[in-house]
Amino acid sequence: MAASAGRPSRVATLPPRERVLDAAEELFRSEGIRRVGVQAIAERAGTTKMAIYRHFGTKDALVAEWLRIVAAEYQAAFDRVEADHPGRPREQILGLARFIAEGLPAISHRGCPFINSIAELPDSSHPARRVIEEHKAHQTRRLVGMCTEAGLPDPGQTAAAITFVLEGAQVSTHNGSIDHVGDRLMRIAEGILDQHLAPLGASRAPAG
Amino acid sequence: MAASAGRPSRVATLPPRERVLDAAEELFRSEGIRRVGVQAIAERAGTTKMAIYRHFGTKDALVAEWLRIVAAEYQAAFDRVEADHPGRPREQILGLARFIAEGLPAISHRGCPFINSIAELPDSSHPARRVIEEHKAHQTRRLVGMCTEAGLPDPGQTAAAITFVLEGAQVSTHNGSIDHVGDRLMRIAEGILDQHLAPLGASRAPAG
DNA sequence: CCCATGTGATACCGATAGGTATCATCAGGT
DNA sequence: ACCTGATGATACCTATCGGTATCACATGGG
Repeated sequence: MAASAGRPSRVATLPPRERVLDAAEELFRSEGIRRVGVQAIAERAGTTKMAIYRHFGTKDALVAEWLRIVAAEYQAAFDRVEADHPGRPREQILGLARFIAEGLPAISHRGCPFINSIAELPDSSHPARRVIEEHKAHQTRRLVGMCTEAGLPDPGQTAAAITFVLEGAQVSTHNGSIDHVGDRLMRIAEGILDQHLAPLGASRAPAG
Repeated sequence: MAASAGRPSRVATLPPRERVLDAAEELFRSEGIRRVGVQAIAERAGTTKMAIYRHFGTKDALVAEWLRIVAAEYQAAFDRVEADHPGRPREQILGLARFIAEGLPAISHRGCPFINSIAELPDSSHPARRVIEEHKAHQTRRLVGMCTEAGLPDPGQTAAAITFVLEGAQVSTHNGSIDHVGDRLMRIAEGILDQHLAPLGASRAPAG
Protein backbone atom coordinates (compact mmCIF):
# COMPACT_ATOMS: atom_id res chain seq x y z
CA MET A 1 0.00 0.00 0.00
CA ALA A 2 2.19 2.80 -1.16
CA ALA A 3 -0.46 5.49 -1.19
CA SER A 4 -1.82 4.73 2.27
CA ALA A 5 0.18 7.50 3.93
CA GLY A 6 -1.86 10.36 2.49
CA ARG A 7 -5.15 8.96 3.74
CA PRO A 8 -6.52 10.89 6.78
CA SER A 9 -7.80 8.12 8.99
CA ARG A 10 -9.07 10.38 11.76
CA VAL A 11 -12.51 10.72 10.26
CA ALA A 12 -12.20 7.39 8.52
CA THR A 13 -15.59 6.50 7.11
CA LEU A 14 -17.07 9.99 6.95
CA PRO A 15 -18.13 10.60 3.36
CA PRO A 16 -16.17 13.21 1.42
CA ARG A 17 -19.01 15.67 1.21
CA GLU A 18 -19.19 15.85 4.99
CA ARG A 19 -15.44 16.09 5.29
CA VAL A 20 -15.45 18.99 2.88
CA LEU A 21 -18.13 20.81 4.85
CA ASP A 22 -16.21 20.24 8.06
CA ALA A 23 -13.03 21.58 6.51
CA ALA A 24 -14.89 24.55 5.08
CA GLU A 25 -16.36 25.27 8.49
CA GLU A 26 -12.97 25.36 10.11
CA LEU A 27 -11.20 27.32 7.41
CA PHE A 28 -13.92 29.81 6.48
CA ARG A 29 -14.56 30.58 10.11
CA SER A 30 -10.97 31.08 11.13
CA GLU A 31 -9.49 32.64 8.00
CA GLY A 32 -12.39 34.06 6.09
CA ILE A 33 -13.88 33.10 2.77
CA ARG A 34 -11.74 34.79 0.20
CA ARG A 35 -8.48 33.90 1.84
CA VAL A 36 -9.26 30.20 1.71
CA GLY A 37 -8.85 28.48 -1.62
CA VAL A 38 -10.68 25.42 -2.79
CA GLN A 39 -7.38 23.59 -2.87
CA ALA A 40 -6.79 24.28 0.82
CA ILE A 41 -10.24 23.02 1.71
CA ALA A 42 -9.66 19.87 -0.30
CA GLU A 43 -6.37 19.18 1.43
CA ARG A 44 -7.82 19.68 4.88
CA ALA A 45 -10.72 17.43 3.98
CA GLY A 46 -8.35 14.75 2.77
CA THR A 47 -9.75 14.88 -0.73
CA THR A 48 -9.29 16.83 -3.95
CA LYS A 49 -10.69 19.87 -5.68
CA MET A 50 -12.52 17.66 -8.12
CA ALA A 51 -14.54 16.06 -5.36
CA ILE A 52 -15.58 19.48 -4.11
CA TYR A 53 -16.68 20.64 -7.56
CA ARG A 54 -18.52 17.39 -8.13
CA HIS A 55 -20.51 17.91 -4.94
CA PHE A 56 -21.05 21.65 -4.90
CA GLY A 57 -20.48 22.90 -8.42
CA THR A 58 -18.83 26.18 -7.45
CA LYS A 59 -17.04 27.65 -4.48
CA ASP A 60 -19.87 30.13 -4.06
CA ALA A 61 -22.33 27.29 -3.69
CA LEU A 62 -20.09 25.71 -1.06
CA VAL A 63 -20.00 28.97 0.84
CA ALA A 64 -23.78 29.19 0.70
CA GLU A 65 -24.13 25.62 1.89
CA TRP A 66 -21.76 26.27 4.77
CA LEU A 67 -23.74 29.33 5.88
CA ARG A 68 -26.94 27.34 5.55
CA ILE A 69 -25.55 24.90 8.07
CA VAL A 70 -24.40 27.64 10.41
CA ALA A 71 -27.83 29.25 10.17
CA ALA A 72 -29.45 25.91 10.97
CA GLU A 73 -27.33 25.65 14.10
CA TYR A 74 -28.45 29.07 15.23
CA GLN A 75 -32.05 28.18 14.60
CA ALA A 76 -31.61 24.95 16.51
CA ALA A 77 -30.36 27.02 19.43
CA PHE A 78 -33.47 29.14 19.09
CA ASP A 79 -35.63 26.02 19.20
CA ARG A 80 -33.80 24.69 22.20
CA VAL A 81 -34.07 27.91 24.14
CA GLU A 82 -37.74 28.17 23.31
CA ALA A 83 -38.38 24.61 24.40
CA ASP A 84 -36.40 25.09 27.58
CA HIS A 85 -38.61 27.94 28.74
CA PRO A 86 -42.06 27.32 27.30
CA GLY A 87 -44.38 30.25 27.80
CA ARG A 88 -41.64 32.34 29.39
CA PRO A 89 -40.57 34.69 26.61
CA ARG A 90 -38.32 36.75 28.87
CA GLU A 91 -36.34 33.64 29.77
CA GLN A 92 -36.26 32.69 26.12
CA ILE A 93 -34.76 35.99 25.11
CA LEU A 94 -32.20 35.82 27.88
CA GLY A 95 -31.47 32.23 26.92
CA LEU A 96 -30.72 33.43 23.44
CA ALA A 97 -28.40 36.06 24.82
CA ARG A 98 -26.75 33.40 26.95
CA PHE A 99 -26.27 31.24 23.86
CA ILE A 100 -24.43 34.09 22.19
CA ALA A 101 -22.52 34.99 25.34
CA GLU A 102 -21.35 31.43 25.86
CA GLY A 103 -20.33 31.18 22.25
CA LEU A 104 -18.13 34.26 22.40
CA PRO A 105 -14.95 32.49 23.52
CA ALA A 106 -15.37 30.01 20.68
CA ILE A 107 -15.56 32.71 18.02
CA SER A 108 -12.85 34.60 19.85
CA HIS A 109 -11.33 37.31 17.72
CA ARG A 110 -13.13 36.16 14.61
CA GLY A 111 -16.61 37.49 15.27
CA CYS A 112 -19.85 36.31 13.77
CA PRO A 113 -19.54 34.37 10.51
CA PHE A 114 -22.57 36.11 9.03
CA ILE A 115 -21.24 39.58 9.68
CA ASN A 116 -17.85 38.62 8.35
CA SER A 117 -19.29 36.94 5.29
CA ILE A 118 -21.31 39.98 4.35
CA ALA A 119 -18.18 42.07 4.59
CA GLU A 120 -16.39 39.65 2.32
CA LEU A 121 -19.23 39.34 -0.18
CA PRO A 122 -20.41 42.85 -1.01
CA ASP A 123 -22.00 41.51 -4.15
CA SER A 124 -25.61 41.16 -3.06
CA SER A 125 -26.28 38.70 -5.85
CA HIS A 126 -23.98 36.14 -4.25
CA PRO A 127 -25.96 33.02 -3.33
CA ALA A 128 -24.66 33.19 0.22
CA ARG A 129 -26.22 36.60 0.69
CA ARG A 130 -29.71 35.18 0.29
CA VAL A 131 -28.98 32.62 2.98
CA ILE A 132 -27.82 35.33 5.35
CA GLU A 133 -30.73 37.63 4.65
CA GLU A 134 -33.25 34.88 5.17
CA HIS A 135 -31.57 33.83 8.37
CA LYS A 136 -31.51 37.38 9.72
CA ALA A 137 -35.13 37.90 8.78
CA HIS A 138 -36.09 34.65 10.45
CA GLN A 139 -34.16 35.56 13.58
CA THR A 140 -35.73 39.01 13.75
CA ARG A 141 -39.19 37.56 13.28
CA ARG A 142 -38.71 35.13 16.12
CA LEU A 143 -37.23 37.73 18.42
CA VAL A 144 -40.05 40.16 17.76
CA GLY A 145 -42.44 37.31 18.44
CA MET A 146 -40.86 36.66 21.80
CA CYS A 147 -40.97 40.33 22.67
CA THR A 148 -44.61 40.47 21.71
CA GLU A 149 -45.39 37.43 23.81
CA ALA A 150 -43.53 38.99 26.71
CA GLY A 151 -46.03 41.82 26.57
CA LEU A 152 -43.43 44.42 25.76
CA PRO A 153 -45.02 47.70 24.69
CA ASP A 154 -42.88 48.12 21.59
CA PRO A 155 -41.67 44.68 20.50
CA GLY A 156 -39.91 46.01 17.43
CA GLN A 157 -37.93 48.49 19.44
CA THR A 158 -36.94 45.97 22.09
CA ALA A 159 -36.04 43.37 19.50
CA ALA A 160 -33.86 45.93 17.76
CA ALA A 161 -32.11 46.76 21.03
CA ILE A 162 -31.46 43.11 21.77
CA THR A 163 -30.26 42.51 18.24
CA PHE A 164 -27.90 45.47 18.31
CA VAL A 165 -26.41 44.35 21.59
CA LEU A 166 -25.99 40.78 20.41
CA GLU A 167 -24.28 41.80 17.20
CA GLY A 168 -22.19 44.41 18.92
CA ALA A 169 -20.91 41.90 21.45
CA GLN A 170 -19.84 39.58 18.69
CA VAL A 171 -18.13 42.35 16.79
CA SER A 172 -16.29 43.42 19.92
CA THR A 173 -14.55 40.06 20.13
CA HIS A 174 -12.22 41.38 17.48
CA ASN A 175 -10.68 43.86 19.85
CA GLY A 176 -8.70 43.24 22.98
CA SER A 177 -9.68 40.85 25.70
CA ILE A 178 -13.06 39.16 25.75
CA ASP A 179 -12.85 38.33 29.42
CA HIS A 180 -15.99 40.05 30.62
CA VAL A 181 -17.82 40.41 27.36
CA GLY A 182 -20.15 37.52 28.03
CA ASP A 183 -21.11 38.71 31.51
CA ARG A 184 -21.51 42.24 30.27
CA LEU A 185 -23.72 41.11 27.45
CA MET A 186 -26.01 39.26 29.85
CA ARG A 187 -26.31 42.21 32.20
CA ILE A 188 -27.00 44.57 29.31
CA ALA A 189 -29.67 42.29 27.87
CA GLU A 190 -31.34 41.92 31.25
CA GLY A 191 -31.21 45.66 31.69
CA ILE A 192 -32.87 46.29 28.35
CA LEU A 193 -35.69 43.87 29.07
CA ASP A 194 -36.24 45.27 32.55
CA GLN A 195 -36.26 48.79 31.27
CA HIS A 196 -38.57 48.15 28.36
CA LEU A 197 -40.94 46.29 30.65
CA ALA A 198 -40.89 49.00 33.29
CA PRO A 199 -43.43 51.33 31.67
CA LEU A 200 -45.95 48.51 31.92
CA GLY A 201 -46.63 47.26 35.39
CA ALA A 202 -44.93 50.03 37.34
CA SER A 203 -43.94 47.92 40.38
CA ARG A 204 -42.37 44.68 39.36
CA ALA A 205 -40.06 42.55 41.43
CA PRO A 206 -36.53 43.84 40.93
CA ALA A 207 -34.94 40.79 42.57
CA GLY A 208 -32.64 38.87 40.30
CA MET B 1 -6.88 60.74 -30.74
CA ALA B 2 -4.57 62.94 -28.73
CA ALA B 3 -3.90 61.88 -25.19
CA SER B 4 -5.99 64.69 -23.78
CA ALA B 5 -9.15 62.61 -23.66
CA GLY B 6 -8.01 60.32 -20.85
CA ARG B 7 -7.20 63.18 -18.51
CA PRO B 8 -9.80 63.47 -15.71
CA SER B 9 -10.28 67.20 -15.43
CA ARG B 10 -12.93 67.01 -12.72
CA VAL B 11 -10.44 67.13 -9.87
CA ALA B 12 -7.97 69.03 -11.99
CA THR B 13 -5.16 70.24 -9.78
CA LEU B 14 -5.57 67.73 -6.94
CA PRO B 15 -2.23 65.92 -6.57
CA PRO B 16 -2.20 62.24 -7.48
CA ARG B 17 -1.65 61.07 -3.92
CA GLU B 18 -4.89 62.71 -2.82
CA ARG B 19 -6.74 61.41 -5.84
CA VAL B 20 -5.59 57.91 -5.00
CA LEU B 21 -6.78 58.24 -1.41
CA ASP B 22 -10.13 59.54 -2.58
CA ALA B 23 -10.51 56.68 -5.01
CA ALA B 24 -9.49 54.18 -2.34
CA GLU B 25 -12.05 55.64 0.03
CA GLU B 26 -14.84 55.20 -2.48
CA LEU B 27 -13.87 51.77 -3.68
CA PHE B 28 -12.77 50.18 -0.41
CA ARG B 29 -15.87 51.43 1.35
CA SER B 30 -18.35 50.31 -1.26
CA GLU B 31 -16.77 47.11 -2.51
CA GLY B 32 -14.39 46.00 0.19
CA ILE B 33 -10.65 45.76 0.26
CA ARG B 34 -9.84 42.47 -1.37
CA ARG B 35 -12.30 42.89 -4.20
CA VAL B 36 -10.68 46.12 -5.27
CA GLY B 37 -7.45 45.84 -7.19
CA VAL B 38 -4.73 48.43 -7.33
CA GLN B 39 -5.41 48.82 -11.03
CA ALA B 40 -9.03 49.76 -10.36
CA ILE B 41 -7.99 52.36 -7.82
CA ALA B 42 -5.50 53.82 -10.26
CA GLU B 43 -8.11 54.08 -12.99
CA ARG B 44 -10.63 55.75 -10.74
CA ALA B 45 -7.96 58.14 -9.53
CA GLY B 46 -7.03 59.00 -13.09
CA THR B 47 -3.51 57.75 -12.64
CA THR B 48 -1.58 54.50 -12.84
CA LYS B 49 -0.51 51.65 -10.61
CA MET B 50 3.03 52.93 -10.64
CA ALA B 51 2.03 56.22 -9.07
CA ILE B 52 0.29 54.32 -6.28
CA TYR B 53 3.30 52.15 -5.58
CA ARG B 54 5.56 55.16 -5.71
CA HIS B 55 3.50 56.88 -3.03
CA PHE B 56 2.51 54.01 -0.79
CA GLY B 57 4.87 51.16 -1.47
CA THR B 58 2.34 48.37 -1.11
CA LYS B 59 -1.41 47.94 -1.25
CA ASP B 60 -1.41 47.02 2.42
CA ALA B 61 0.16 50.35 3.27
CA LEU B 62 -2.48 52.12 1.22
CA VAL B 63 -5.20 50.27 3.10
CA ALA B 64 -3.63 51.27 6.39
CA GLU B 65 -3.37 54.87 5.29
CA TRP B 66 -6.98 54.88 4.25
CA LEU B 67 -8.12 53.53 7.61
CA ARG B 68 -5.92 56.07 9.35
CA ILE B 69 -7.85 58.80 7.60
CA VAL B 70 -11.20 57.24 8.43
CA ALA B 71 -10.14 56.93 12.07
CA ALA B 72 -9.10 60.56 12.10
CA GLU B 73 -12.56 61.53 10.87
CA TYR B 74 -14.16 59.57 13.69
CA GLN B 75 -11.89 61.19 16.22
CA ALA B 76 -12.67 64.59 14.79
CA ALA B 77 -16.33 63.81 15.37
CA PHE B 78 -15.46 62.89 18.93
CA ASP B 79 -13.71 66.21 19.36
CA ARG B 80 -16.61 68.10 17.88
CA VAL B 81 -19.17 66.42 20.05
CA GLU B 82 -17.07 67.00 23.12
CA ALA B 83 -16.61 70.65 22.28
CA ASP B 84 -20.31 71.06 21.55
CA HIS B 85 -21.30 69.96 25.03
CA PRO B 86 -18.48 70.91 27.37
CA GLY B 87 -18.88 69.47 30.84
CA ARG B 88 -22.02 67.59 29.82
CA PRO B 89 -20.82 64.00 29.36
CA ARG B 90 -24.33 62.65 28.91
CA GLU B 91 -24.90 64.97 25.98
CA GLN B 92 -21.52 64.09 24.62
CA ILE B 93 -22.30 60.39 24.63
CA LEU B 94 -25.66 61.01 23.00
CA GLY B 95 -23.98 63.30 20.51
CA LEU B 96 -21.69 60.47 19.59
CA ALA B 97 -24.67 58.18 19.16
CA ARG B 98 -26.28 60.82 17.00
CA PHE B 99 -23.16 61.05 14.88
CA ILE B 100 -23.38 57.33 14.23
CA ALA B 101 -27.14 57.43 13.74
CA GLU B 102 -26.92 60.23 11.23
CA GLY B 103 -24.16 58.44 9.39
CA LEU B 104 -26.17 55.26 8.97
CA PRO B 105 -27.84 56.22 5.69
CA ALA B 106 -24.45 57.11 4.24
CA ILE B 107 -22.97 53.72 5.03
CA SER B 108 -26.22 52.10 4.00
CA HIS B 109 -25.88 48.41 3.44
CA ARG B 110 -22.12 48.49 3.74
CA GLY B 111 -21.68 48.82 7.49
CA CYS B 112 -18.69 50.14 9.38
CA PRO B 113 -15.41 50.13 7.46
CA PHE B 114 -13.49 49.00 10.51
CA ILE B 115 -15.69 46.01 11.12
CA ASN B 116 -15.60 45.09 7.47
CA SER B 117 -11.87 45.52 7.22
CA ILE B 118 -11.21 43.25 10.16
CA ALA B 119 -13.36 40.63 8.52
CA GLU B 120 -11.36 40.97 5.34
CA LEU B 121 -7.98 41.00 7.05
CA PRO B 122 -7.91 38.09 9.49
CA ASP B 123 -4.15 38.28 9.53
CA SER B 124 -3.51 40.25 12.69
CA SER B 125 -0.07 41.21 11.49
CA HIS B 126 -1.54 43.30 8.70
CA PRO B 127 -0.51 46.95 9.14
CA ALA B 128 -4.14 48.03 8.92
CA ARG B 129 -5.00 45.94 11.94
CA ARG B 130 -2.81 48.06 14.18
CA VAL B 131 -4.59 51.17 12.98
CA ILE B 132 -7.95 49.64 13.78
CA GLU B 133 -6.93 48.38 17.18
CA GLU B 134 -5.48 51.70 18.19
CA HIS B 135 -8.58 53.48 16.99
CA LYS B 136 -10.89 51.15 18.91
CA ALA B 137 -8.78 51.45 22.04
CA HIS B 138 -8.79 55.21 21.73
CA GLN B 139 -12.53 55.28 21.22
CA THR B 140 -13.15 53.01 24.19
CA ARG B 141 -10.89 55.11 26.39
CA ARG B 142 -12.74 58.26 25.51
CA LEU B 143 -16.15 56.70 25.96
CA VAL B 144 -15.21 55.28 29.35
CA GLY B 145 -13.91 58.71 30.27
CA MET B 146 -17.22 60.28 29.37
CA CYS B 147 -19.09 57.68 31.38
CA THR B 148 -16.84 58.29 34.34
CA GLU B 149 -17.36 62.02 34.10
CA ALA B 150 -21.08 61.46 33.92
CA GLY B 151 -20.86 59.85 37.33
CA LEU B 152 -22.07 56.51 36.10
CA PRO B 153 -21.57 53.80 38.72
CA ASP B 154 -19.90 51.35 36.36
CA PRO B 155 -18.37 53.30 33.48
CA GLY B 156 -16.84 50.23 31.86
CA GLN B 157 -20.18 48.46 31.78
CA THR B 158 -22.03 51.45 30.40
CA ALA B 159 -19.34 52.13 27.83
CA ALA B 160 -19.56 48.51 26.72
CA ALA B 161 -23.32 48.76 26.38
CA ILE B 162 -23.05 51.93 24.31
CA THR B 163 -20.32 50.41 22.19
CA PHE B 164 -22.28 47.24 21.54
CA VAL B 165 -25.35 49.19 20.51
CA LEU B 166 -23.37 51.48 18.25
CA GLU B 167 -21.62 48.61 16.50
CA GLY B 168 -24.78 46.57 16.31
CA ALA B 169 -26.65 49.40 14.66
CA GLN B 170 -23.98 49.72 12.02
CA VAL B 171 -23.94 46.00 11.38
CA SER B 172 -27.70 45.97 11.03
CA THR B 173 -27.51 48.28 8.04
CA HIS B 174 -26.61 45.23 6.03
CA ASN B 175 -30.06 43.78 6.39
CA GLY B 176 -33.34 45.09 5.15
CA SER B 177 -34.51 48.63 5.55
CA ILE B 178 -32.66 51.13 7.67
CA ASP B 179 -35.64 53.44 7.95
CA HIS B 180 -35.93 53.58 11.71
CA VAL B 181 -32.51 52.35 12.69
CA GLY B 182 -31.22 55.83 13.52
CA ASP B 183 -34.20 56.72 15.69
CA ARG B 184 -34.10 53.37 17.37
CA LEU B 185 -30.43 53.71 18.10
CA MET B 186 -30.96 57.07 19.76
CA ARG B 187 -33.80 55.81 21.92
CA ILE B 188 -31.81 52.76 22.93
CA ALA B 189 -28.76 54.82 23.84
CA GLU B 190 -30.85 57.21 25.87
CA GLY B 191 -32.48 54.28 27.60
CA ILE B 192 -29.17 52.77 28.52
CA LEU B 193 -27.86 56.00 29.99
CA ASP B 194 -31.07 56.62 31.93
CA GLN B 195 -31.07 53.13 33.25
CA HIS B 196 -27.44 53.05 34.27
CA LEU B 197 -27.85 56.38 35.99
CA ALA B 198 -30.96 55.25 37.81
CA PRO B 199 -29.24 53.34 40.66
CA LEU B 200 -27.71 56.64 41.65
CA GLY B 201 -30.42 59.13 42.42
CA ALA B 202 -33.20 56.65 43.24
CA SER B 203 -36.18 58.80 42.15
CA ARG B 204 -35.51 59.99 38.66
CA ALA B 205 -37.82 62.00 36.51
CA PRO B 206 -39.48 59.63 34.01
CA ALA B 207 -40.70 62.44 31.81
CA GLY B 208 -39.45 62.25 28.22
C1' DC C 1 19.60 75.40 -22.43
C1' DC C 2 19.81 71.43 -19.73
C1' DC C 3 19.09 68.50 -16.13
C1' DA C 4 16.45 66.55 -12.22
C1' DT C 5 12.05 65.26 -10.61
C1' DG C 6 7.49 63.69 -10.66
C1' DT C 7 4.22 61.67 -13.37
C1' DG C 8 1.66 58.86 -17.09
C1' DA C 9 1.83 54.66 -19.93
C1' DT C 10 2.87 50.05 -21.06
C1' DA C 11 4.60 45.66 -20.77
C1' DC C 12 5.81 42.18 -18.02
C1' DC C 13 6.63 38.61 -14.02
C1' DG C 14 5.45 35.22 -10.56
C1' DA C 15 1.91 33.55 -7.70
C1' DT C 16 -2.54 32.15 -6.85
C1' DA C 17 -7.24 31.34 -7.77
C1' DG C 18 -11.52 29.11 -9.70
C1' DG C 19 -12.70 25.67 -12.66
C1' DT C 20 -12.19 21.56 -16.13
C1' DA C 21 -10.50 17.29 -18.39
C1' DT C 22 -8.60 12.94 -18.00
C1' DC C 23 -7.24 8.72 -16.11
C1' DA C 24 -6.62 5.32 -12.33
C1' DT C 25 -8.86 3.06 -8.55
C1' DC C 26 -12.05 0.99 -5.45
C1' DA C 27 -16.61 -0.47 -3.83
C1' DG C 28 -21.05 -2.61 -4.44
C1' DG C 29 -24.52 -5.00 -7.06
C1' DT C 30 -25.78 -8.42 -10.64
C1' DA D 1 -16.25 -12.15 -12.90
C1' DC D 2 -18.07 -7.90 -14.70
C1' DC D 3 -20.06 -3.43 -14.97
C1' DT D 4 -21.20 0.97 -12.92
C1' DG D 5 -20.73 4.85 -10.14
C1' DA D 6 -18.19 7.45 -6.86
C1' DT D 7 -13.80 8.84 -5.60
C1' DG D 8 -8.68 10.12 -5.74
C1' DA D 9 -4.85 12.11 -8.43
C1' DT D 10 -2.80 15.02 -11.67
C1' DA D 11 -2.24 18.15 -15.15
C1' DC D 12 -3.95 21.97 -17.24
C1' DC D 13 -6.49 26.47 -18.67
C1' DT D 14 -7.68 31.17 -18.04
C1' DA D 15 -8.09 35.18 -15.31
C1' DT D 16 -6.62 38.26 -11.89
C1' DC D 17 -3.66 40.29 -8.76
C1' DG D 18 0.32 42.47 -6.37
C1' DG D 19 4.40 44.27 -7.71
C1' DT D 20 8.41 45.79 -10.92
C1' DA D 21 10.99 47.60 -14.90
C1' DT D 22 11.20 50.65 -18.50
C1' DC D 23 10.27 54.42 -21.39
C1' DA D 24 8.10 58.99 -22.53
C1' DC D 25 6.79 63.52 -21.24
C1' DA D 26 6.12 67.70 -18.91
C1' DT D 27 7.76 71.08 -15.69
C1' DG D 28 10.62 74.03 -13.18
C1' DG D 29 15.17 75.64 -11.44
C1' DG D 30 19.99 76.46 -12.28
